Amino acid sequence: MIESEANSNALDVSKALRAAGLQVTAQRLAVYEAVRSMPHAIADDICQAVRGELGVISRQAVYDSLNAMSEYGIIRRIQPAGSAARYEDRVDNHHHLACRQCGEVVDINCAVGKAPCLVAEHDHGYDIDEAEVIYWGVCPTCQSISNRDD
Amino acid sequence: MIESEANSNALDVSKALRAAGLQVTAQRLAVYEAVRSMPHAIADDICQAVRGELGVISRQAVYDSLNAMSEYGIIRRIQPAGSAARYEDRVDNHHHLACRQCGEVVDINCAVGKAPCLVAEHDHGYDIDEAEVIYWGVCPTCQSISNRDD
DNA sequence: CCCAATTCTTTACACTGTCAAGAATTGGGA
DNA sequence: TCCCAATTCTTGACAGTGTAAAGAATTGGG
Repeated sequence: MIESEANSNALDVSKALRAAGLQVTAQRLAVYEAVRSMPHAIADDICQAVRGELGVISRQAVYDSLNAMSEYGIIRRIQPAGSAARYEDRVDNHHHLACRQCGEVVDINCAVGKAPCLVAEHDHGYDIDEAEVIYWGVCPTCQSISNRDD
Repeated sequence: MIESEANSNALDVSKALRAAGLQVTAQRLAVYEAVRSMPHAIADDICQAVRGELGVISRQAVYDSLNAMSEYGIIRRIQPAGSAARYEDRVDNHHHLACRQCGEVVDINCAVGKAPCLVAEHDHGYDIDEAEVIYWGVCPTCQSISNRDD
């Protein structure tokens, strides 16, 4: 890992945390680093990764960090059906493509331009703030495995 | 409840079950009826409702029924972030609108016509078969509660 | 450097859902 | 109608994900 890169990133996160009124802790920085290095990972994977980095961290601290940072938009939580919550450092407007077979998730830009799906046909009086879109399909790898089985 | 209506519906479900190669059981019919009468309910609610109807049913039978019927498109499962799976009898193409505060889910038609969101900008080699869209916001009831708190 | 507020650790627990084994039911065929 | 194999249901155990609560440790402003 390039030391300066990790540092500069850690600096940004520190700022973001402070801006959100959150304290800067080694646990939170490490959790953020883990999310950044393995986007779409689930909490358990992140816990493992952080333990490799810090030695020890409680499961609860990982959840607290993920929740706090999600709440303030420092990271983003996505929750595909049939999977535990996944986390990513990319917080701009984009959607996801999930494999029905292996569960892999990749980022995908919005289908029809900037944010068209935010305009629902009929809002039922709701105050809508987000359109979450998940495309479901089969990834190339799983396709080739299926073909091999034929 | 209008007896004939329930019967005719039960008949349809029986046909659908048989067409799917599934056996027709009192449990499955009751589970379907529960889903039909309370769309977007979670498994536990359905379990309660069916117990009110049949007297007893195991939790496992409810899950088996829901899974089997979902798999064959007799009902549809949706899984909003932060909630257990929800089930509905409406199986045509439509999306959902969920309240961030109370979790209520309502049906909503696709924003831009027939099924535009199915066309992802870049498919990453995936074989895409569905675009799942969930709009997130605050329902009218929760809006008024928030206003009352001010 | 100190202290209050926040965060982390530890432990317990709730909820959602699945697995496995044996009992009961369904439904096609004699 | 009865029988039997396949399917489904019941029961009990269990795994994974996430939260609650209480006390210890850390953070950061004064």
